[in-house]
Amino acid sequence: MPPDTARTRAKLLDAARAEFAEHGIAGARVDRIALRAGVNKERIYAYFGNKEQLFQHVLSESLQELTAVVTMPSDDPAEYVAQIYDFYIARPELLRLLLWEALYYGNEPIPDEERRATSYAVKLQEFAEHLGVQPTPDVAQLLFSLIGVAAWQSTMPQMARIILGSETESEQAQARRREHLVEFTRQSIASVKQPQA
Amino acid sequence: MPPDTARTRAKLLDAARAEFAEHGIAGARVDRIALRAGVNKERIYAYFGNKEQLFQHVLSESLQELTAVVTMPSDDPAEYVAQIYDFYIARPELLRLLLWEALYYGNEPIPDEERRATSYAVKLQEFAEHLGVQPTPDVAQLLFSLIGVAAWQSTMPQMARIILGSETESEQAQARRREHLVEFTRQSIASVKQPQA
DNA sequence: AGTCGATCCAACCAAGCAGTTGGCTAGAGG
DNA sequence: CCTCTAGCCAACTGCTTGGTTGGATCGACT
Repeated sequence: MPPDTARTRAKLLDAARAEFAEHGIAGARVDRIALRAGVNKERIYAYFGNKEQLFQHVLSESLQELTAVVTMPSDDPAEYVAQIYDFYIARPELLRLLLWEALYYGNEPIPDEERRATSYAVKLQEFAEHLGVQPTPDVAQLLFSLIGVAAWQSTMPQMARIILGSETESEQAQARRREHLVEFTRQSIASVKQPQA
Repeated sequence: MPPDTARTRAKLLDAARAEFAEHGIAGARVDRIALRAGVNKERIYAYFGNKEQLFQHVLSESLQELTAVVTMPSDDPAEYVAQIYDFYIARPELLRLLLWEALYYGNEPIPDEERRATSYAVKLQEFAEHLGVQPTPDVAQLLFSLIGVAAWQSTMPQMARIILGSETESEQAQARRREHLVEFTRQSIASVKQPQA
């Protein structure tokens, strides 16, 4: 694979990520991706097969990035949740890709489900360890719910704007919300750590 | 407006709701909506203007339904959250419509934002009352987060399936998850009710 | 220099799409 | 019985779309 090939591929993937994040699978336009990338669209079919497969490539690339960036920090699961929050605020495209995927596939299994399962299993394991408990279904549900809380604001910007007030974007408001989130997380973690204390 | 008209309109709205929930705004096909409704597609343009306006009609109709069905029950905010959970499990189309809308409009204001604002304001007021506190921004954020937790499982079915295990659909698992949610909610509400007790 | 394979692209294609039009039908009012 | 109007539809239109194709370009190897 000559050097140019890798470059062209990367340009296409970048353009595709932006396009898919913005418009979803159905709304994305192959022509627009090629245009943004400055590459002929035939290359897309040569490298990735078709539009849907291109989406898969984009998503799996983005998920790797997420896994790499958002790590489980030392001893504070609440900080982990806050990191997820930060990440999705900073890079909403990634969450959007996941949402488009969720809506597109619904309850049908997604391609490459196994690999994602192991990736999440690792996170769960880490999470449980830092909590000092076994990775039981209850812990899994807790983690899942916390991810939801962290992502919800970026998932539903309209609702957030309306309920939380329109100054959602101010740094100060953002910071206060982050703090609330950390507090919220600590509180809910307590229930698993000491079930009836 | 002769009786037939109302009937035709209703049939179109029903068909459109199903189609939009499944495929979103970009993915929905006007022909398919007309076919499902058993009505000529020209009627859509006569009654609703165009595809996007039809989507607005569908959404606002569905939101009214949500507001009517999910009410604030006597004295137990946790039960309210659980009701939201139940509702979205039972009728995922509605959440899907909201998600498509969120993705479609992103940070741009949505049509008819004011009306929705007042509707949410009422809910917040009720929520604060039942908590016995003032509707401060902190309470708003709490409500918002709790809605997120309640909706997250239906928002991300792939992730739920993977993290929570594939037997997501069994009634027993569903019930246990509902219970967890109630517990989770009680726990997090405590922090607002007695800030440092 | 000449051949070969890979990268790339402009132009093309058929299908699918949102939106329109012209006319048919039936019931109300005269 | 005739006319007018509102509801409805089959057929059409013009554009956009995902996907393909034939050939041009170029570096590597002989």
